[in-house]
Amino acid sequence: MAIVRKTKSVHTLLEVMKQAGEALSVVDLVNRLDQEMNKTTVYRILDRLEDEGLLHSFQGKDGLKWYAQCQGCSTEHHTDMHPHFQCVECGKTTCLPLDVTIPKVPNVKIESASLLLTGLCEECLT
Amino acid sequence: MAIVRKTKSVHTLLEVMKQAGEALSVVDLVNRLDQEMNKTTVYRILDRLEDEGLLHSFQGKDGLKWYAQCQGCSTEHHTDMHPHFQCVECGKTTCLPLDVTIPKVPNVKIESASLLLTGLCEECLT
DNA sequence: TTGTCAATGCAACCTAATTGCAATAAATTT
DNA sequence: AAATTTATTGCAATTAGGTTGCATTGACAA
Repeated sequence: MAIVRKTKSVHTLLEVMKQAGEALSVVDLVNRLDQEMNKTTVYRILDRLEDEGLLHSFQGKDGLKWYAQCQGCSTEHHTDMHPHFQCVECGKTTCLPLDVTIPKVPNVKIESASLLLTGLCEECLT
Repeated sequence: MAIVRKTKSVHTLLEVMKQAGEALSVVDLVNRLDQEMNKTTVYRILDRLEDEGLLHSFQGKDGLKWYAQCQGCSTEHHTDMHPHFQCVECGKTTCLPLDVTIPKVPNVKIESASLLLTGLCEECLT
């Protein structure tokens, strides 16, 4: 595998993810990092960090790609089996610290599962 | 609600879905129907048929929007709570006739859930 | 068969994402 | 420390999925 350098850009991007504390869409990230780096760079760093196992991605209901920081992921094993929740009102998207029960499907080999829950978050509910 | 006419185009599109017997991406549908109708029409008919409850849609792992025919759906209630399976090798995508256990999440109101399983289908496994 | 309104085609547009290539910066070697 | 290698970045251009405005067509009802 190619070497992945911890460049200044990588550090900046990870810092933004950490500050956010929740999942961010690529579009959001590109906007937030507009002053710091090119949009192409954002896409490429996200790719690399996912390969490395520092981030995981999933498709939002909006069709955008979302990224969140991994807890127990590695290059070999992505624990992206936890569900994500996306608020239809404010767009807030978070990882849910729950285990997904993957249904048994005959004759196929399941490699990954992604469960996206959508609805109203705590703030938008009131 | 607006009247939805069962036009020739609608009939053609539904026929293609039926022939396929599995989920189709919008891109695939647009290609298959290239001779019969405009791509805008495909998008609009899919929208309407989903409103009507004849089709349901979900996001593929590839970021594309996929459609499949509904079994027990209606305008009010979409039983899109069943999982979908997408083969990473050949792209074949199907509805799985299983119930998804939606995890309980405190303080939020879940409105929908989509579970996408990816892996190798029966043909690609061998 | 005529009038109304939904449905369609088409071109233009919007936006997410990717690519090619030159320039830069980080790591390695000498 | 200078030179060399190679990953990384910026930028412009491009691809691709999806949408919109508007004129035209087609389905249906009076």
